[in-house]
Amino acid sequence: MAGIRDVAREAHVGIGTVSRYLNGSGYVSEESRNRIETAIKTLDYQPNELARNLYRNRSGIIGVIVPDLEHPFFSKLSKYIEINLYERNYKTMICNTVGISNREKEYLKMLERNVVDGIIAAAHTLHSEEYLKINRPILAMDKDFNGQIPLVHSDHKKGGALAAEAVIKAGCRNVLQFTTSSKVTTPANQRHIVFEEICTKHGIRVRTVETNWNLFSHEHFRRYMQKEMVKYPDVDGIFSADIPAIACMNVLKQRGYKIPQDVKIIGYDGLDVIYMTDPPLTSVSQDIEKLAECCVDTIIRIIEGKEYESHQVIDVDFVQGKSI
Amino acid sequence: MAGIRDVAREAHVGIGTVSRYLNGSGYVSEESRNRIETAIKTLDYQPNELARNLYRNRSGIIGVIVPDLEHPFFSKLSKYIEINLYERNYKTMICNTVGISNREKEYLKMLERNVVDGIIAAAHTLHSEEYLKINRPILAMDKDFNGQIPLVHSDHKKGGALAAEAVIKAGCRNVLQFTTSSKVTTPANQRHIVFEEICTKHGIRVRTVETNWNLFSHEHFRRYMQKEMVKYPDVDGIFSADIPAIACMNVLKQRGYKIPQDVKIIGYDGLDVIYMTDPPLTSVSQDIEKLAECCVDTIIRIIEGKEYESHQVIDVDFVQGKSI
DNA sequence: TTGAAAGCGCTAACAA
DNA sequence: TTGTTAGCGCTTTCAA
Repeated sequence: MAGIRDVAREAHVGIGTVSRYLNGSGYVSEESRNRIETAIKTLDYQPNELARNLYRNRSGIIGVIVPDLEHPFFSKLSKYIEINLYERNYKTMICNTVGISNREKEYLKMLERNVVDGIIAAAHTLHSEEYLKINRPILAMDKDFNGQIPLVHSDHKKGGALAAEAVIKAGCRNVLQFTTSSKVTTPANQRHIVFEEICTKHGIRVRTVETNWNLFSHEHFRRYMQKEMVKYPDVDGIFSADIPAIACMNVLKQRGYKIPQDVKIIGYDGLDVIYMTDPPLTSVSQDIEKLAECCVDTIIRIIEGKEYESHQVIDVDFVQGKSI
Repeated sequence: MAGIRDVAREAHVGIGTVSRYLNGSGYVSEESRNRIETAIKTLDYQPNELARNLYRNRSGIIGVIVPDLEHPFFSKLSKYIEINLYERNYKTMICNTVGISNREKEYLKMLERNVVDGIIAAAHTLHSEEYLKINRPILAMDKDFNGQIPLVHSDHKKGGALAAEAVIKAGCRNVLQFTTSSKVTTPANQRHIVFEEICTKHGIRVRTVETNWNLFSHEHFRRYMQKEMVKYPDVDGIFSADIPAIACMNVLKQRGYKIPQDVKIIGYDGLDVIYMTDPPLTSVSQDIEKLAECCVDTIIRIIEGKEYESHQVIDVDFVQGKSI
């Protein structure tokens, strides 16, 4: 591995000059410039980022913490975060917490150890305090730290309202919604609060099944729905995230229900899979690309000391399928 | 940010002693040990990995290059690669090439710049030479560099044979298979060669549609299939990767075909989505978890200078759905 | 068992 | 316009 001093020797200049050339800082004569260029080519020199990082005290890497990269929501989010970070000259380090709070904790520690310059946290099995005691760039997606950590999320209130509207229009009288644990203070739960509120106002009976989903495999959801749906043979409407909604649809169809004639289903997230089912799933779609862009822009602002919005809400959209 | 010299001062010992304590290298007296421990706690000291990396000339990061993180195959692969790397004390840097060879090239350069210690390359839009001229740890998934770069892939020959067997058993006479561009030298194409070979031997007509898929959205596949399937109204069997197979299934159903009565479909990959369709898709399943484990184990062996297998093949499995 | 010192490869300040 | 030098924060000799 050729180093900067090899280049300097080869080009018959000082290392300072090479460094200045490399970084475009300060003067380098035409003469030196040419000699350095040829030296770099002949030696196939590549600057060692490890050394640069130490001096600059930054790694140029952003950590992205997600619960499960296999879940289509998070894989799409990660994809667009990576694309946006790349365009801004940052690299992406990924962490799947897979429900293990200790992994989340260890990745937070990467911040203090200068492995990453900032973290976009979209997984939250860990206690809030662990986040709050770290005084470095962190951005939270879909988790409210009482305003103490900048927050980005979809307009889940509108999302809940859109779902309620669809259920009302479809004439449902007796609906079931599946929520994640209400113990977690995520803005994502607001959709279910708003949904219930509006439905109830319209005389629709809403029952809520609170779940504790750490696993995201279809198999898991399917088994869960198989057990759960026998308890509610009389429902005529379902509201839930896309993946469990699809599991639910399949279980219902297996049990002889017609969708949407007997039971209407509305999903949430607007993932690609909603087009693959029969009937295609109607869903409230989150704008994942925009969420990613917003997360990236904000974390970089924080890192670079620019001003930023501490609470940003991204619009959601209604995607008409045929399940409601 | 407290540094090692702060700890040394606080504990009234030399920097060397603190370092020895931190790394468990060399002697540290009980006395010093205790003083250092309290000093670390009071100062909340965290070693700066940037400095360690420079000295050790390693980053502890492995780059993972995939074409599209949003594709369920690659998101699942990435997930398990990250999990395996984490267990081996490595971190994961992700790159989506999204079909842009320049991105792939830039990530390769990270290797030479010491940003990453090794690369697991599962995307191959870039020219082979770019890979071959880099003399650092690289592992290829599903791309044959003439044996010059260690290779991991599924047993695609067996996969093709399993698919052929299913098609024969089901009594198809006239099948269509969708392949990726045959210009790319990926072992994954072997399944189609074997499939055609066996089918032909059994008197089944096989037509092959060569595609150039860089995009992976369902929408894209659906439009593609809509255009393509009108050309082959007489086929009674389809063999293709899961995602296009599902798009195909939906297009066929829309055009009034019954699956599997009129047309039988067999997918490839065994992704979670095969359980979400109606009928559930029969598929040849790749063992993604094992692929990930194998990739991780091998790249680490290469990095650490241990011996390794330069060509590893992972078994595939037949998953019976109801589409054939 | 320890502390002082050299150096990992680079950047930037400084004197020339 | 340039080369020399002093760090960046750590690890590891090496002499005490």
